[in-house]
Amino acid sequence: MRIASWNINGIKARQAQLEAWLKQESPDIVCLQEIKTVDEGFPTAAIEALGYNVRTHGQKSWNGVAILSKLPFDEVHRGLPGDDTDEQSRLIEGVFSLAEGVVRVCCIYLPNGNPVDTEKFPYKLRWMDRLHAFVEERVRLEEPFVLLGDFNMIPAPIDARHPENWWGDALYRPESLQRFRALKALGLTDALRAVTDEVRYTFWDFQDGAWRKDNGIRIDHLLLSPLAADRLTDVRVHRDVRGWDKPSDHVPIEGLFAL
DNA sequence: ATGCCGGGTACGACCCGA
Repeated sequence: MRIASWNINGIKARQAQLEAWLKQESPDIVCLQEIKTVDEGFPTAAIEALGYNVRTHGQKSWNGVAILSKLPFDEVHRGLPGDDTDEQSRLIEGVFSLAEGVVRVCCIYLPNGNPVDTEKFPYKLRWMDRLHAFVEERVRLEEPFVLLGDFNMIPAPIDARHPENWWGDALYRPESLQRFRALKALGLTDALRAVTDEVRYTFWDFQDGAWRKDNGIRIDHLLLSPLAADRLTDVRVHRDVRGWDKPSDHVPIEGLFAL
């Protein structure tokens, strides 16, 4: 089973690239972030024609997440619990039946948090606190659970070409990193780091020739519960997609599982 | 070092992302 994540930075601008990538790779489940449209604006019929079931949690202009799956959805959950006033669409979860049980897949677009001297940073921290409580419940279920998406989080110096330039940024500063470590300490494994110690970036800025200079960061992640980590066989970062025509600034990352 | 790029909204220019 192949489970992927991709921040596509606008489905309207990226539909052709998404369809090309689905045809090329044919992953079983694909989590999308930043669809930047309401549910009605998502090209559901076109994606269904490629053999996927589609569930969206959209929003006008910004944010928005979706899950595409070759397997039927047993359950779908939209939104992160813990704040009824939060109107940003940043989490969607699906549950799927397998021959030997279930797999629970939770797609997130964690707030960026910059600039840190605005309300955006405390929103990021509160969102991470709510995510912690949510994941605590999920871990207690003792299922194969995959939490994946755009975490807007640089876990360690190796995960940035120029870490010194990022220190203090909302993606790489103590308050954010402490919460990311606490999340993993609930028993989740960073899938990429379970298979390699090498540099793997998932994002290159559009500006200043970041892709040409390989000035990247690793901020898209798969975190695995013990039963999911036990079945992990490989992680692939689809770096070449950043070189396509009209690319997103993020590339797809996928976990391969013996499930 | 921040908005140089790129998308969304809407059609001029601003908001947003990382």
